[in-house]
Amino acid sequence: MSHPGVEATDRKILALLAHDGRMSFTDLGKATGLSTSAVHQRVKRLEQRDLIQGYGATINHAEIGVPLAAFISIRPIDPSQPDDCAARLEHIEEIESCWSVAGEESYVLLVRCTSPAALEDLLARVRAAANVSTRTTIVLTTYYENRPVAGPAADPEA
Amino acid sequence: MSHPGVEATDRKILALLAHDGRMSFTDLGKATGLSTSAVHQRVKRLEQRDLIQGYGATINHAEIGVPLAAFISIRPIDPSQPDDCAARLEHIEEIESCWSVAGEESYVLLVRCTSPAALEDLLARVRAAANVSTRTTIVLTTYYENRPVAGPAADPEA
DNA sequence: CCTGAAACGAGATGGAT
DNA sequence: ATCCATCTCGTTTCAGG
Repeated sequence: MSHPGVEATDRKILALLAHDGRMSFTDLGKATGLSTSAVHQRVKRLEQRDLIQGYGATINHAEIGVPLAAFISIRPIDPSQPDDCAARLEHIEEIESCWSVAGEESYVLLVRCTSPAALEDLLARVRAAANVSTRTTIVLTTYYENRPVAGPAADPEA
Repeated sequence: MSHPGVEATDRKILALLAHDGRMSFTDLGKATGLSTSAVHQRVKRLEQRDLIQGYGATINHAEIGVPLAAFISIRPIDPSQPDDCAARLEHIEEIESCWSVAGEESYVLLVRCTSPAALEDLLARVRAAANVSTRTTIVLTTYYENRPVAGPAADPEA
């Protein structure tokens, strides 16, 4: 089997909502061949099961005054300290995403700010908050972001 | 000034929608102290101006069968070739985001797939499609992703 | 650019197949 | 689990300030 409890129709609904989070149940019904209330129930169920974690608007960062994006890769200065970087950095609002990774560094952050000067200030705050050294990679062009990625093809007997 | 043509009320609407893209105009009105139709107009305007670029559902990737996320940093093998990686990679569905960056590598991709074996296959396809060498950083834990990042504080005289 | 009312369409629920 | 009928509530448009 493909994946426990997620069959073809649900996958289709997920794909449609990933692409347009405001799509109406009526339209979802037309697209899936189900009635409005059938999709309604399925969507509510997907939300309850946490397969849909939320809905968001995609904002044009450049136009609202945060044109500068960067990756900050970090490694602890003192390896004997507890590795709780994510918690220590959570309050910093410029951090959009936080991942721990396998590789030369322990964490990668994606941050957004207004200017190089703001980035410099942000880096200082990151280093101070988590006691880490940083390596910064500035984003030049965002070709695309958060493109919906489909799961594996549904299988017949699901 | 803060930013041309984006004042306090619009910023608040953007923040609310970034956090909940399905919020109703009625509720947006209550939250901003405007009438339903006033927020309606403003949101439509924000969409037209491309400050709102779309709406999407946040999907639980682990649960739909793509538990493995990774960054692929790439550099061209032949620097004399045209630098059109983004276009050459666009058809690969596992790529969720594609940025060009300043630093040792030219591009960073965020990809999602089902398994290490699928990642290996994906890497081969990336290398073949764009004629590049790759460095892969596997994500261990996603602490958070796509947290709404606010723009600069609105200023008084906007 | 805002409000308020009026018409329309979609969301939500319960009962039946 | 889906469908249908129903009621409710949100959306959309428009006239007017």
